Amino acid sequence: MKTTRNTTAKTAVLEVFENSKTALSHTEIQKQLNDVCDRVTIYRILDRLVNEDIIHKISNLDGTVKYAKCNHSHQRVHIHNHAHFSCENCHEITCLENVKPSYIMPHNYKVNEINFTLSGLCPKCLNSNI
Amino acid sequence: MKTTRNTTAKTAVLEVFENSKTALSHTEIQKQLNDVCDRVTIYRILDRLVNEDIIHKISNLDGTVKYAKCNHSHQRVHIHNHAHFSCENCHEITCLENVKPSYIMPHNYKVNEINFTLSGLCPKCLNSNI
DNA sequence: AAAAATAACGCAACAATGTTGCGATTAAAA
DNA sequence: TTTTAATCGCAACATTGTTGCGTTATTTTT
Ligand SMILES: [Zn+2]
Ligand SMILES: [Zn+2]
Ligand SMILES: [Zn+2]
Ligand SMILES: [Zn+2]
Repeated sequence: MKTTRNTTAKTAVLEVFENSKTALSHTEIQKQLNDVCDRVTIYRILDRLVNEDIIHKISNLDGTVKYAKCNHSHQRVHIHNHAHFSCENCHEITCLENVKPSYIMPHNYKVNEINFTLSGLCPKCLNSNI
Repeated sequence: MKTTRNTTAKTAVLEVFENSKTALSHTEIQKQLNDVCDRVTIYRILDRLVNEDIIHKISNLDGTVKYAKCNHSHQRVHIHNHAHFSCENCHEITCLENVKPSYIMPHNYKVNEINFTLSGLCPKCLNSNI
Protein backbone atom coordinates (compact mmCIF):
# COMPACT_ATOMS: atom_id res chain seq x y z
CA MET A 1 0.00 0.00 0.00
CA LYS A 2 1.22 3.47 -0.81
CA THR A 3 1.81 5.63 2.22
CA THR A 4 1.63 9.39 2.01
CA ARG A 5 4.43 11.66 3.15
CA ASN A 6 4.57 15.11 4.64
CA THR A 7 6.85 17.29 2.60
CA THR A 8 7.64 20.98 2.82
CA ALA A 9 5.76 21.63 -0.41
CA LYS A 10 2.68 19.78 0.78
CA THR A 11 2.73 21.63 4.11
CA ALA A 12 3.04 24.93 2.27
CA VAL A 13 0.05 24.13 0.06
CA LEU A 14 -2.01 23.13 3.06
CA GLU A 15 -1.18 26.39 4.78
CA VAL A 16 -2.41 28.32 1.75
CA PHE A 17 -5.74 26.51 2.04
CA GLU A 18 -5.94 27.16 5.77
CA ASN A 19 -5.59 30.88 5.16
CA SER A 20 -8.22 31.05 2.45
CA LYS A 21 -11.96 31.40 2.92
CA THR A 22 -12.62 30.68 -0.75
CA ALA A 23 -11.64 28.04 -3.28
CA LEU A 24 -8.29 28.35 -5.04
CA SER A 25 -7.06 27.56 -8.52
CA HIS A 26 -3.73 25.95 -9.30
CA THR A 27 -2.45 29.31 -10.55
CA GLU A 28 -3.56 31.15 -7.42
CA ILE A 29 -1.82 28.60 -5.24
CA GLN A 30 1.32 28.82 -7.34
CA LYS A 31 1.44 32.61 -6.95
CA GLN A 32 1.05 32.40 -3.20
CA LEU A 33 3.72 29.72 -2.89
CA ASN A 34 6.22 31.91 -4.66
CA ASP A 35 8.56 29.24 -6.04
CA VAL A 36 8.49 26.96 -3.05
CA CYS A 37 8.23 24.14 -5.56
CA ASP A 38 7.68 23.35 -9.20
CA ARG A 39 4.40 23.84 -11.06
CA VAL A 40 4.07 20.10 -11.63
CA THR A 41 4.58 19.39 -7.95
CA ILE A 42 1.56 21.52 -7.11
CA TYR A 43 -0.57 19.49 -9.51
CA ARG A 44 0.62 16.29 -7.87
CA ILE A 45 0.04 17.60 -4.36
CA LEU A 46 -3.49 18.67 -5.28
CA ASP A 47 -4.19 15.19 -6.64
CA ARG A 48 -2.96 13.63 -3.44
CA LEU A 49 -4.94 15.97 -1.19
CA VAL A 50 -8.09 15.14 -3.13
CA ASN A 51 -7.44 11.42 -2.72
CA GLU A 52 -6.89 11.93 0.99
CA ASP A 53 -10.24 13.75 1.26
CA ILE A 54 -8.54 16.87 2.59
CA ILE A 55 -9.63 19.08 -0.28
CA HIS A 56 -12.20 18.70 -3.05
CA LYS A 57 -12.13 19.72 -6.67
CA ILE A 58 -14.64 22.17 -8.10
CA SER A 59 -15.24 22.45 -11.84
CA ASN A 60 -16.77 25.78 -12.69
CA LEU A 61 -19.12 26.92 -15.40
CA ASP A 62 -16.43 28.97 -17.08
CA GLY A 63 -14.12 25.97 -17.33
CA THR A 64 -11.86 26.97 -14.47
CA VAL A 65 -10.97 24.42 -11.82
CA LYS A 66 -10.57 25.27 -8.17
CA TYR A 67 -9.99 23.41 -4.94
CA ALA A 68 -11.32 23.95 -1.45
CA LYS A 69 -10.76 22.53 2.00
CA CYS A 70 -13.18 19.86 3.13
CA ASN A 71 -14.96 20.98 6.30
CA HIS A 72 -16.68 17.69 6.93
CA SER A 73 -13.87 15.21 7.42
CA HIS A 74 -15.60 13.97 10.54
CA GLN A 75 -18.46 12.46 8.55
CA ARG A 76 -18.41 8.69 8.30
CA VAL A 77 -19.17 8.75 4.62
CA HIS A 78 -17.19 11.42 2.83
CA ILE A 79 -19.46 12.89 0.15
CA HIS A 80 -19.18 16.27 -1.50
CA ASN A 81 -22.80 16.96 -2.26
CA HIS A 82 -22.98 20.60 -1.31
CA ALA A 83 -23.45 23.49 -3.68
CA HIS A 84 -20.90 26.03 -4.82
CA PHE A 85 -21.39 29.68 -5.53
CA SER A 86 -19.45 31.48 -8.22
CA CYS A 87 -19.46 35.28 -8.14
CA GLU A 88 -19.71 36.87 -11.56
CA ASN A 89 -18.01 39.99 -10.28
CA CYS A 90 -15.08 38.98 -8.08
CA HIS A 91 -14.91 35.41 -9.43
CA GLU A 92 -14.58 33.95 -5.98
CA ILE A 93 -15.89 30.45 -5.43
CA THR A 94 -17.36 29.59 -2.07
CA CYS A 95 -18.72 26.34 -0.69
CA LEU A 96 -22.35 26.52 0.36
CA GLU A 97 -22.08 23.60 2.76
CA ASN A 98 -25.74 23.70 3.72
CA VAL A 99 -27.28 24.08 0.29
CA LYS A 100 -28.33 20.69 -1.00
CA PRO A 101 -30.76 20.56 -3.89
CA SER A 102 -33.77 18.27 -3.99
CA TYR A 103 -34.87 16.88 -7.32
CA ILE A 104 -36.79 14.11 -9.00
CA MET A 105 -34.99 11.88 -11.48
CA PRO A 106 -36.48 9.90 -14.35
CA HIS A 107 -36.34 6.15 -13.82
CA ASN A 108 -33.46 3.99 -14.97
CA TYR A 109 -30.74 6.39 -14.00
CA LYS A 110 -28.28 5.58 -11.23
CA VAL A 111 -26.97 8.80 -9.70
CA ASN A 112 -23.60 8.53 -7.99
CA GLU A 113 -22.54 12.13 -7.73
CA ILE A 114 -24.09 15.55 -8.14
CA ASN A 115 -22.65 18.92 -8.97
CA PHE A 116 -24.66 21.99 -8.18
CA THR A 117 -23.19 25.36 -9.00
CA LEU A 118 -24.90 28.71 -8.72
CA SER A 119 -23.57 31.92 -10.12
CA GLY A 120 -24.47 35.54 -9.56
CA LEU A 121 -23.35 38.09 -7.01
CA CYS A 122 -21.84 37.20 -3.67
CA PRO A 123 -22.86 39.13 -0.51
CA LYS A 124 -19.68 41.21 -0.64
CA CYS A 125 -20.19 42.35 -4.23
CA LEU A 126 -23.94 42.71 -3.80
CA ASN A 127 -23.47 45.25 -1.03
CA SER A 128 -20.63 47.17 -2.57
CA ASN A 129 -22.22 48.16 -5.86
CA ILE A 130 -24.71 50.72 -7.08
CA MET B 1 -25.97 45.30 -36.17
CA LYS B 2 -24.17 42.14 -37.19
CA THR B 3 -26.22 39.81 -39.30
CA THR B 4 -25.58 36.11 -39.29
CA ARG B 5 -24.94 34.14 -42.45
CA ASN B 6 -25.66 30.61 -43.52
CA THR B 7 -22.53 28.91 -44.67
CA THR B 8 -21.81 25.34 -45.66
CA ALA B 9 -19.77 24.79 -42.53
CA LYS B 10 -22.52 26.08 -40.26
CA THR B 11 -25.12 23.94 -42.01
CA ALA B 12 -22.88 20.89 -41.63
CA VAL B 13 -22.43 21.52 -37.91
CA LEU B 14 -26.17 21.94 -37.44
CA GLU B 15 -26.79 18.65 -39.21
CA VAL B 16 -24.42 16.89 -36.82
CA PHE B 17 -26.48 18.21 -33.91
CA GLU B 18 -29.73 17.17 -35.57
CA ASN B 19 -28.48 13.61 -35.82
CA SER B 20 -27.31 13.38 -32.23
CA LYS B 21 -29.39 12.47 -29.22
CA THR B 22 -26.62 13.50 -26.82
CA ALA B 23 -24.36 16.47 -26.29
CA LEU B 24 -21.23 16.80 -28.42
CA SER B 25 -17.73 18.10 -27.78
CA HIS B 26 -15.76 20.18 -30.24
CA THR B 27 -13.57 17.17 -30.98
CA GLU B 28 -16.52 14.89 -31.61
CA ILE B 29 -18.00 17.40 -34.02
CA GLN B 30 -14.68 17.79 -35.77
CA LYS B 31 -14.41 14.03 -36.30
CA GLN B 32 -17.90 13.82 -37.75
CA LEU B 33 -17.32 16.76 -40.05
CA ASN B 34 -14.28 15.10 -41.55
CA ASP B 35 -12.39 18.19 -42.75
CA VAL B 36 -15.40 20.11 -43.97
CA CYS B 37 -13.75 23.11 -42.39
CA ASP B 38 -10.94 24.21 -40.11
CA ARG B 39 -10.77 23.49 -36.37
CA VAL B 40 -10.99 27.20 -35.57
CA THR B 41 -14.07 27.60 -37.73
CA ILE B 42 -15.90 25.02 -35.62
CA TYR B 43 -15.09 26.99 -32.48
CA ARG B 44 -16.45 30.13 -34.10
CA ILE B 45 -19.59 28.42 -35.35
CA LEU B 46 -20.26 26.99 -31.89
CA ASP B 47 -19.92 30.47 -30.39
CA ARG B 48 -22.38 31.84 -32.90
CA LEU B 49 -24.90 29.05 -32.39
CA VAL B 50 -24.79 29.66 -28.65
CA ASN B 51 -25.43 33.37 -29.17
CA GLU B 52 -28.32 32.55 -31.46
CA ASP B 53 -29.84 30.28 -28.76
CA ILE B 54 -29.73 27.30 -31.09
CA ILE B 55 -27.40 25.27 -28.90
CA HIS B 56 -26.23 25.58 -25.30
CA LYS B 57 -22.88 24.97 -23.71
CA ILE B 58 -22.42 22.36 -20.98
CA SER B 59 -19.40 22.39 -18.68
CA ASN B 60 -18.85 18.96 -17.18
CA LEU B 61 -17.42 17.77 -13.91
CA ASP B 62 -14.39 16.29 -15.63
CA GLY B 63 -13.55 19.59 -17.28
CA THR B 64 -14.84 18.66 -20.71
CA VAL B 65 -17.15 21.01 -22.56
CA LYS B 66 -20.02 19.86 -24.71
CA TYR B 67 -22.83 21.44 -26.65
CA ALA B 68 -26.42 20.36 -27.19
CA LYS B 69 -29.39 21.48 -29.21
CA CYS B 70 -31.90 23.65 -27.44
CA ASN B 71 -35.31 22.02 -27.44
CA HIS B 72 -37.12 24.95 -26.01
CA SER B 73 -36.62 27.71 -28.54
CA HIS B 74 -40.36 28.40 -28.44
CA GLN B 75 -40.18 29.72 -24.89
CA ARG B 76 -40.49 33.46 -24.57
CA VAL B 77 -37.62 33.68 -22.14
CA HIS B 78 -34.75 31.49 -23.21
CA ILE B 79 -33.20 30.04 -20.07
CA HIS B 80 -31.14 26.89 -19.74
CA ASN B 81 -32.05 25.82 -16.26
CA HIS B 82 -32.39 22.11 -16.81
CA ALA B 83 -30.10 19.44 -15.44
CA HIS B 84 -27.56 17.36 -17.32
CA PHE B 85 -26.61 13.76 -16.82
CA SER B 86 -23.10 12.53 -17.36
CA CYS B 87 -22.61 8.76 -17.69
CA GLU B 88 -19.47 7.51 -15.97
CA ASN B 89 -19.36 4.52 -18.27
CA CYS B 90 -20.08 5.72 -21.82
CA HIS B 91 -19.36 9.39 -21.05
CA GLU B 92 -22.45 10.54 -22.88
CA ILE B 93 -24.05 13.76 -21.73
CA THR B 94 -27.80 14.07 -21.97
CA CYS B 95 -30.14 16.93 -21.20
CA LEU B 96 -32.69 16.20 -18.52
CA GLU B 97 -35.10 18.87 -19.66
CA ASN B 98 -37.58 18.19 -16.89
CA VAL B 99 -35.23 17.92 -13.95
CA LYS B 100 -35.09 21.23 -12.12
CA PRO B 101 -33.66 21.30 -8.61
CA SER B 102 -35.29 23.11 -5.73
CA TYR B 103 -33.08 24.60 -3.07
CA ILE B 104 -32.88 27.20 -0.33
CA MET B 105 -30.20 29.86 -0.51
CA PRO B 106 -28.63 31.83 2.33
CA HIS B 107 -29.56 35.51 2.29
CA ASN B 108 -27.50 38.15 0.56
CA TYR B 109 -26.78 36.14 -2.54
CA LYS B 110 -28.17 37.07 -5.92
CA VAL B 111 -28.49 33.99 -8.11
CA ASN B 112 -28.47 34.61 -11.84
CA GLU B 113 -27.72 31.19 -13.23
CA ILE B 114 -27.60 27.63 -12.00
CA ASN B 115 -25.76 24.57 -13.20
CA PHE B 116 -26.92 21.17 -12.09
CA THR B 117 -25.05 18.12 -13.26
CA LEU B 118 -25.59 14.56 -12.14
CA SER B 119 -23.26 11.71 -12.90
CA GLY B 120 -23.62 7.97 -12.62
CA LEU B 121 -24.96 5.35 -15.02
CA CYS B 122 -27.32 6.14 -17.86
CA PRO B 123 -30.25 3.78 -18.63
CA LYS B 124 -28.35 2.17 -21.50
CA CYS B 125 -25.29 1.34 -19.40
CA LEU B 126 -27.35 0.43 -16.35
CA ASN B 127 -29.17 -2.29 -18.27
CA SER B 128 -26.23 -3.63 -20.18
CA ASN B 129 -23.98 -4.52 -17.28
CA ILE B 130 -23.74 -7.26 -14.70
C1' DA C 1 -26.54 40.90 -63.13
C1' DA C 2 -22.62 43.29 -61.40
C1' DA C 3 -20.54 45.74 -57.69
C1' DA C 4 -19.92 46.74 -52.93
C1' DA C 5 -19.90 45.60 -48.07
C1' DT C 6 -18.68 42.64 -44.57
C1' DA C 7 -19.49 38.05 -42.24
C1' DA C 8 -17.05 34.06 -42.27
C1' DC C 9 -12.98 31.42 -43.35
C1' DG C 10 -8.03 29.25 -43.36
C1' DC C 11 -3.76 29.36 -41.58
C1' DA C 12 -0.14 30.19 -38.51
C1' DA C 13 1.12 31.50 -34.16
C1' DC C 14 0.28 31.79 -29.45
C1' DA C 15 -1.57 30.89 -24.57
C1' DA C 16 -3.32 28.32 -20.75
C1' DT C 17 -3.74 24.16 -18.45
C1' DG C 18 -2.61 19.72 -17.48
C1' DT C 19 0.23 15.18 -18.20
C1' DT C 20 4.23 11.96 -18.55
C1' DG C 21 8.93 9.97 -18.18
C1' DC C 22 12.95 9.74 -15.73
C1' DG C 23 16.86 10.49 -12.96
C1' DA C 24 17.72 12.94 -8.48
C1' DT C 25 16.04 13.94 -3.61
C1' DT C 26 14.38 13.11 0.74
C1' DA C 27 10.91 11.49 4.28
C1' DA C 28 9.98 7.60 6.82
C1' DA C 29 10.74 2.84 8.10
C1' DA C 30 13.94 -0.73 9.35
C1' DT D 1 22.63 4.69 10.06
C1' DT D 2 21.03 2.31 6.15
C1' DT D 3 17.35 1.16 3.16
C1' DT D 4 13.10 1.87 0.71
C1' DA D 5 10.11 4.18 -2.10
C1' DA D 6 7.32 8.44 -2.17
C1' DT D 7 8.11 12.82 -3.88
C1' DC D 8 10.45 16.20 -6.60
C1' DG D 9 12.47 19.02 -10.66
C1' DC D 10 12.94 19.43 -15.26
C1' DA D 11 12.07 18.88 -19.99
C1' DA D 12 9.00 17.50 -23.29
C1' DC D 13 4.55 16.81 -24.83
C1' DA D 14 -0.80 16.96 -25.30
C1' DT D 15 -5.16 19.21 -25.41
C1' DT D 16 -8.09 22.93 -25.72
C1' DG D 17 -9.05 27.30 -26.92
C1' DT D 18 -7.79 32.21 -28.75
C1' DT D 19 -6.08 35.91 -31.87
C1' DG D 20 -4.45 38.43 -36.00
C1' DC D 21 -4.68 38.94 -40.67
C1' DG D 22 -5.11 38.37 -45.46
C1' DT D 23 -8.54 35.76 -48.35
C1' DT D 24 -13.11 33.91 -49.62
C1' DA D 25 -17.87 33.95 -50.12
C1' DT D 26 -22.65 35.38 -48.72
C1' DT D 27 -25.74 38.98 -48.70
C1' DT D 28 -27.21 43.53 -49.85
C1' DT D 29 -27.19 47.41 -52.83
C1' DT D 30 -26.98 49.52 -57.16
ZN1 LIG E 1 -18.10 38.72 -5.44
ZN1 LIG F 1 -17.11 22.80 -1.62
ZN1 LIG G 1 -23.80 5.32 -20.37
ZN1 LIG H 1 -29.11 20.72 -21.96
